[in-house]
Amino acid sequence: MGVSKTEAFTQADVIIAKYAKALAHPARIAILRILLERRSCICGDIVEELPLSQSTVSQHLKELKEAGLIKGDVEGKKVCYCIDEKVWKEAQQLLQVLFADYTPCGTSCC
Amino acid sequence: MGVSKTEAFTQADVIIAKYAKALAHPARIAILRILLERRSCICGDIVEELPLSQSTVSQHLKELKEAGLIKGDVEGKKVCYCIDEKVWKEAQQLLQVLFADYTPCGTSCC
DNA sequence: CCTTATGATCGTAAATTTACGATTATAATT
DNA sequence: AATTATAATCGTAAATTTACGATCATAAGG
Repeated sequence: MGVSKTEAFTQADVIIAKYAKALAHPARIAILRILLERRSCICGDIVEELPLSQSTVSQHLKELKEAGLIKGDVEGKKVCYCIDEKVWKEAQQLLQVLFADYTPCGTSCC
Repeated sequence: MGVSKTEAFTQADVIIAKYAKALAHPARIAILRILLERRSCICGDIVEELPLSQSTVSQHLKELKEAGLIKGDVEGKKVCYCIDEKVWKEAQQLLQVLFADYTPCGTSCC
């Protein structure tokens, strides 16, 4: 996105934005849902479930992996992905806290 | 981001991705935090709080507004922004449900 | 009416994203 | 060893994002 001023923001904001970015595409949400459902950790069956090419799915998987939300294990010639519990819960917590920070204002504002 | 195949995914996934995308930049997280803190609905004070130009902040505000998370009221020559309670809570709910869907798998997977 | 302040919009440059086909690397199979 | 299947990576086109200065529109104040 051209010249993101990452260094100008708090670490917390950068991290939460990173997780949000990983979730910022319907294909990646769909991938995560598949991973959530088939807890048995599938791999390239994901490609068959989605209307995207193998390379595109691979790219989305890479982004999820780079954000830390998922991890992949090589099992023979297949690769098995699953959600990384620790990171998943951290993201959940950070977002939860952010959203919970809201308290409705009185009649004075919008 | 070049040719997003929005139509190929479920409505739910598109919506959740939309909210995530709104949160996918540290500057927008920072803006939301300001709005969460000063519940009194500030406007261009945001510009002074952030290390970004007025036009850039205005652009981020526009994106948050387009996602529905915030709304802006014109008050004289100033514009007053605040969080849209209804949308905020919807986003919170959708993300919460997604994250809560996780159940740790046994020893069989990664 | 003219000036000033506020904030949106325009135009632009640079980086990034999304998507795909083609290629490559690796492991399993024959 | 040759073939096959799986998935990563490369290369590329098109769209989008981020950031900024400059400009525009509007409302308040003089």
